Amino acid sequence: MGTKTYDQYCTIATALDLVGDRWALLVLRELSFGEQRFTDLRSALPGIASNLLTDRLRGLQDDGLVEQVELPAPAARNVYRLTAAGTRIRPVLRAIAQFGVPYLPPAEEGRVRPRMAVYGGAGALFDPVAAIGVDLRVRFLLDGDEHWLEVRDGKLRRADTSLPPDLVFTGSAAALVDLSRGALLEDLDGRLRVDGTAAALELFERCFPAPR
Amino acid sequence: MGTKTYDQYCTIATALDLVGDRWALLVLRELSFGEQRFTDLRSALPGIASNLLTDRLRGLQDDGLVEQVELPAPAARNVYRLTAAGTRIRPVLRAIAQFGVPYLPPAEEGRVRPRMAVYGGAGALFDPVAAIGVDLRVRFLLDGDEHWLEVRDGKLRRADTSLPPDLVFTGSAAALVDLSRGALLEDLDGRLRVDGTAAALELFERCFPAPR
DNA sequence: CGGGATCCGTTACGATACTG
DNA sequence: CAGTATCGTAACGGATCCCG
Repeated sequence: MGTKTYDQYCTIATALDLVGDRWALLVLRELSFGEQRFTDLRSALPGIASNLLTDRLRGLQDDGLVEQVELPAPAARNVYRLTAAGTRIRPVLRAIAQFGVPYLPPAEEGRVRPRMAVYGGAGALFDPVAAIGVDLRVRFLLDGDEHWLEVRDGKLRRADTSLPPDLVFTGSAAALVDLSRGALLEDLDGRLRVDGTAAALELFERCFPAPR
Repeated sequence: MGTKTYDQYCTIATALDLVGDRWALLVLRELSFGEQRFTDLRSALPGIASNLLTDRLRGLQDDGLVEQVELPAPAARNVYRLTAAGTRIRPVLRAIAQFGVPYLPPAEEGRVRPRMAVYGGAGALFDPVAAIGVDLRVRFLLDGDEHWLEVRDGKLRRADTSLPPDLVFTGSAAALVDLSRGALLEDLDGRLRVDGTAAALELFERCFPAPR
């Protein structure tokens, strides 16, 4: 940790010694989407100073959560990615995102990144208990971006895209955020279209329960 | 938030604007155990400056996560406690604690607070999926302190202590931490005794799976 | 242009002292 | 007991510069 340790014998304090620094969890959020270059991270984290990004990446590397990989000759670029230990931060990110959903201001059309809407919005609402025995593949087509979620074995993952989806959401990322914040599909004025059986939609609403 | 907002349309960034400040999550951890006086918080958070504790409490109050209650005449003292919105931080605390368990240094006898061992150690390992249909009441007697956990309706709560427990752990808090970190009961050299049926112990190990 | 390192003003934090 | 006030220090934020 850059800043001082809490120096307290507590799992939470110890964890925060690793990931409690400013920007650290947002760096991990970005890396949880896959490997990223320094510049990718920088542009995904507007406002972070480059030296601070360096500091955080070093710290996370020292703690074994992140590793730097040098891609071979033709690419010849460095990328950062989560280590196996680093992927254990995912449940933390999901819990934090779920906590944050009600505090997100209303979505403005065009100013919502599709990835955020899928993973930080709908995906964060995932309820592992409701998902038991559920088998569901969802495709999102938001503002031209494509993302997939898959529920299987009680777990949430990014789906492999070779199989047909049970449900397809097509429309704007902002509309998906509104849905995740508790809006009703019929109130979205067609900003989001859903294709799939009524049963599949019901499963979705059960596995990703919106607040209220 | 005391420090600058991340100013990013993201559930995680928004949540961290509320609880991402240094000490904030540890303050919430303390309040998640029940209402606390200013001095209680101070002594539970060694190293925090009093003005900083004031700042954090104000910020959390402004965000509606914490409220200050003035107890009536005979007591005549102020206490802080979580609001209903504030209790939504619990899953975050549990996820962070679970992440931190493997990083906790080996427990030193006598230097582990029983409360931490129960809620930050064993309790943090709670698996809501494994807990479905389970009905289990556990009593901990650690270094003279008493705590209860109850699994019911797939949820984890602090048990009401009027009913008999299914399982009783008696011994040192350090031993319970070792158990949570993956040690085997038989390797604890009697520092922790378990009373209860084999079936109850098996349920416990299923609902609170230790790493590895 | 990607991938940083350096510099410097500003802010938040940490420690201690003090007050109702 | 429950904070407020003060002040030195460390971390952060923004810009610029450097190197392959």
